[in-house]
Amino acid sequence: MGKTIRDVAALAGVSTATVSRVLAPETKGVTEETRTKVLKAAKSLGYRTNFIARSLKTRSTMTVAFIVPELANNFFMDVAEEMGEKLITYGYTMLLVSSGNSTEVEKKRTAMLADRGVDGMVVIPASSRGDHLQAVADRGIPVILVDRLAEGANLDAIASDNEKGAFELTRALLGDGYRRIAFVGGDITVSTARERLSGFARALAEAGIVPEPGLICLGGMEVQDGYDRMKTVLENPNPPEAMVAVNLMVHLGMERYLLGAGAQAVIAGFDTSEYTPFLPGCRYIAAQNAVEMGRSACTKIIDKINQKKSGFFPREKYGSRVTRLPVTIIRHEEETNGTKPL
Amino acid sequence: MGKTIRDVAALAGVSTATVSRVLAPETKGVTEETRTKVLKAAKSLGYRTNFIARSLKTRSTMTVAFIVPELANNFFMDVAEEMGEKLITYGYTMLLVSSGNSTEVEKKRTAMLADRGVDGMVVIPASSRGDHLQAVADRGIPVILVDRLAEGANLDAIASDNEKGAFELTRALLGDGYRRIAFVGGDITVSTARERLSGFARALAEAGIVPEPGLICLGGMEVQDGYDRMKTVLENPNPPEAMVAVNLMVHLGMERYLLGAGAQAVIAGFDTSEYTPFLPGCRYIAAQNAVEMGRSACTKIIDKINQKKSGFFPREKYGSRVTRLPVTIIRHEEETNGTKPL
DNA sequence: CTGTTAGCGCCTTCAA
DNA sequence: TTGAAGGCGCTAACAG
Repeated sequence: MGKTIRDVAALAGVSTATVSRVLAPETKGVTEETRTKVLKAAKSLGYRTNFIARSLKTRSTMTVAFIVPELANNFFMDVAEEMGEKLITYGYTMLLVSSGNSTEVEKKRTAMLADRGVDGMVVIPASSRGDHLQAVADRGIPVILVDRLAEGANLDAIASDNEKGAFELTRALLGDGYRRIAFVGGDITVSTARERLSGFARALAEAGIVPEPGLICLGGMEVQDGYDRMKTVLENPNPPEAMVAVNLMVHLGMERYLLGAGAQAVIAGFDTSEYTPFLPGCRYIAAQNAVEMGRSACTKIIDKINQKKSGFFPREKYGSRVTRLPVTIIRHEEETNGTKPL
Repeated sequence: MGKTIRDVAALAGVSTATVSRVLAPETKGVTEETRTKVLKAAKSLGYRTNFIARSLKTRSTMTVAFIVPELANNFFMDVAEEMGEKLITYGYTMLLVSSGNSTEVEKKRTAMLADRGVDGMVVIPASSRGDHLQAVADRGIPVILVDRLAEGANLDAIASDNEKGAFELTRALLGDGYRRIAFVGGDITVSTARERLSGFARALAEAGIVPEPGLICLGGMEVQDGYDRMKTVLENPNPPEAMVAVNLMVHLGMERYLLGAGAQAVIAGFDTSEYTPFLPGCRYIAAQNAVEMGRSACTKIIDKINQKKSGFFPREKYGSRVTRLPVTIIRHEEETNGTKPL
């Protein structure tokens, strides 16, 4: 079937070792003459190096897996696109895998990815449960968390400053004169939801406002959840003047409900996208920096992989470091007033 | 480091061959007794089979690559999510890779994926150029096209009935009384763009309308392109009464421009998403069936892989078959009138 | 600088 | 049913 290194060696009149040296990622210790000779032979045969065989020997597949809760999520995909691009520059290929928002699935996929020999894993956990991720790390595979944190795992992480984002969002609404503000959506098993709720509460506290229990409408992170929560909120005999949505999906669901009900609301939410300008209720957005997140996830995992390959093992026990990325608060009008066309 | 089959064999007191038999995807020719003995030994050692080694021997990695033009595209990701899910049920893992809308990148990535030994490839081509895909197929790797077709490649494909979709969309607008209809956006090197333009033209012709050259505003498939085209269209001294957008990205860009300009328009476009209900100009949508596309892409590539593995080679020369999936025309109101909440 | 020689971990005839 | 033995294609000492 495919040509092997032996075929090339035979044609070039050298040993397989020499061919291997020439074809290695960094050629060295080979005469320019034999180098070109080998290269010519390889080309004329249409030789392609077999990465499976190489991996078996080198114990490195030059791949990094990125596990996300779902694919149809613009924020995650923006992170992925950037990370994949950057990984390539290091010679790595990114494997993008979905956990379908299930920790069980996540456990299976990560284990299988480990079996397949990925050099490292970057994961956005489906929930805060992270023992299975620690298990992967215990197999000697570098793992880092992105966007969300997880418990039971002593892993480095990169996440937005969610607490501050929600705090600023809420403060902005307070600044506009709204006092009765609701917090809508949020799966309490997901760290971002907890952090955002916490920032929300802090802003209210700072303003001397005691949050009404009826205005904390937790539950879910998906479009359907936002839709359902919104319904509940509006059925409240004394509805809020404004609300903070836990994330873009919930925000979308809320707006969908409002659209169908012909109602209006003032909403502050997370994440921009091409279509947030069209959301009628959207007043403020806390924009996360997906590109920066992808970028730093890449460098961090590459670092870990390199230090593992070079046999350097820091005493893993002094805790995990989480890097916080700043978020930017945007007024909705700024997105659409023509001063910022696209 | 990791335990090997030898460790298990030693502990279980059998040969490596026996262990291999037990651990193979389908165990057979092994006593139930030795089977459990081996399994117990494997478990107690925390043995994990090394897929790299297995692949080198079996010449199968049990992976299928899915190459898409971009990740941040809901339609593509919906297809991906379904396909990935279904592939798992066959024991395959999907590798999702972006070509960044570049045929050059696509060429590199597909070649590299082939080197990495994927068992098959499903690709949404970045453009109509497909020789590099044929090259991959010529290496003996099953390749199929999805959503878009490509030239220079004799590959099976699965795509929506774009011509008919655009035809119906245009007819719907005509039915509403609009006569001067524009076609906006469309990279002519992309098959879907050509097919949709063709359906558009057919509908006009059938209505006895000669399309004005100024109303065919081709160019690009991205948000920015839609934005720019819309600007051009509105600067026309005699602007159209309605328009057909080549795809959702362009549609979005058009609406963004309208929003900034404070203008209105009647638009028919492709693809639904959670946010199409919020697009003010949106009148009709031709909805593609992403789930069905992912599903059939999966079965088709699995078929090809299986027939390759079983050594069955049909005379590849009798052309490629393209399967057309029907699209559904939806009136915008139906999405938001409350009868169809979510 | 180049060649020889062992495997990496697993599968798979071929015998027993 | 089980074991022995020989690779899959490549890399990495170790010699020369």
